[in-house]
Amino acid sequence: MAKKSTPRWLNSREMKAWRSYIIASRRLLDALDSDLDGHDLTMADYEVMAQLSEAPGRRMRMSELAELAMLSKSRLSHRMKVMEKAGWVRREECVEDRRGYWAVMTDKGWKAIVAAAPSHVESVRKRLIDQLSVREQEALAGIFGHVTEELRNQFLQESKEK
Amino acid sequence: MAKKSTPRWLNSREMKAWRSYIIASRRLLDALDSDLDGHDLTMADYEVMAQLSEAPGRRMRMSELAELAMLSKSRLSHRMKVMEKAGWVRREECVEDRRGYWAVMTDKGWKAIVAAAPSHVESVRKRLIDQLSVREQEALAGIFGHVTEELRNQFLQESKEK
DNA sequence: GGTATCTTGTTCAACTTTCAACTAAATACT
DNA sequence: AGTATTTAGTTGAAAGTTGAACAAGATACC
Repeated sequence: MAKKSTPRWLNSREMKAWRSYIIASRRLLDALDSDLDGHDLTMADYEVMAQLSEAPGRRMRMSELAELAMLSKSRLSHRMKVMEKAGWVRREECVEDRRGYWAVMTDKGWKAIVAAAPSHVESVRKRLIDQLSVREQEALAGIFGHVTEELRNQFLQESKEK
Repeated sequence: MAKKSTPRWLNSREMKAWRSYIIASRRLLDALDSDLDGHDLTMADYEVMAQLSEAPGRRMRMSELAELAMLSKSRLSHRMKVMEKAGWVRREECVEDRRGYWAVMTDKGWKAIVAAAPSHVESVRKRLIDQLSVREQEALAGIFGHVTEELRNQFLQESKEK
């Protein structure tokens, strides 16, 4: 963010887009999180469990899981300790790379995520997806697909600059 | 979330909309937050300061500020303590309602937000707004305006049910 | 083989957020 | 007036998150 001459403030259309997005997102995430309350899960933990449940053998290396669930290694490590205590996952030493560990979903964990999934999906539908027309769903995917891609480019660019 | 028969899983278009949105949003918020690093602000604190800066006299009741910044009272209270220590705000007893307090932005706070704003806006532009066509901006505003409104309705509905 | 560098994953300490309990003032009720 | 309820805001403890430091194993390079 270099210091530029006069800042290009947002015009009213831009402001409306930004504010609508940011406000709705906060409220949406809050609602989804509280919909998950009954399953003793946060969105972040759900994401971890969902990713793990889809991995072959329901096991994944810690780093890869952190990457997919968009958590820092540190944060994943802490969450795993909690989820391990709850009996949902367990860690196994990795033979191929002895620095590493496998995060392995237990039966109990599988049952927990299978129990939570329908209500979570229903919640996502009710709060967001079912509110949108097909056109809007496509617009959403287009916009944010593009945003993600651009963020990645910017990240690469910014790394290079340093 | 009533227990329904078979869950209506997301089809691939719906899934793509949902995943794109959630992934981009996480990354976008992370990027915006780290763009603010240099100003010793998080997005949440920025939001508090921005709201306060727009209030008449740059002062606002704690509750109203919490509402606008979408923070719990408790959280705002804790953040205010930090920001007060930083000299950006101060709390004044409220004469009309002696339970209450005014959150008042100091000169130093005003300077801080004025200093941070241009780079934050530039960051929002670069990461999101400037990536979108006018049409997409309008779509975004439409979608999330609607989502917010619906969340509000759902909330009212759910309160009534209890 | 030896050494420098990178990667994996954990840990500790500082900080932030949540949740429930609490004080005190305002409002409503009878 | 007197009591019950609601509202404003804070507090403290527990839980969660961050970021830097670290140990130990893998890779790369000579």
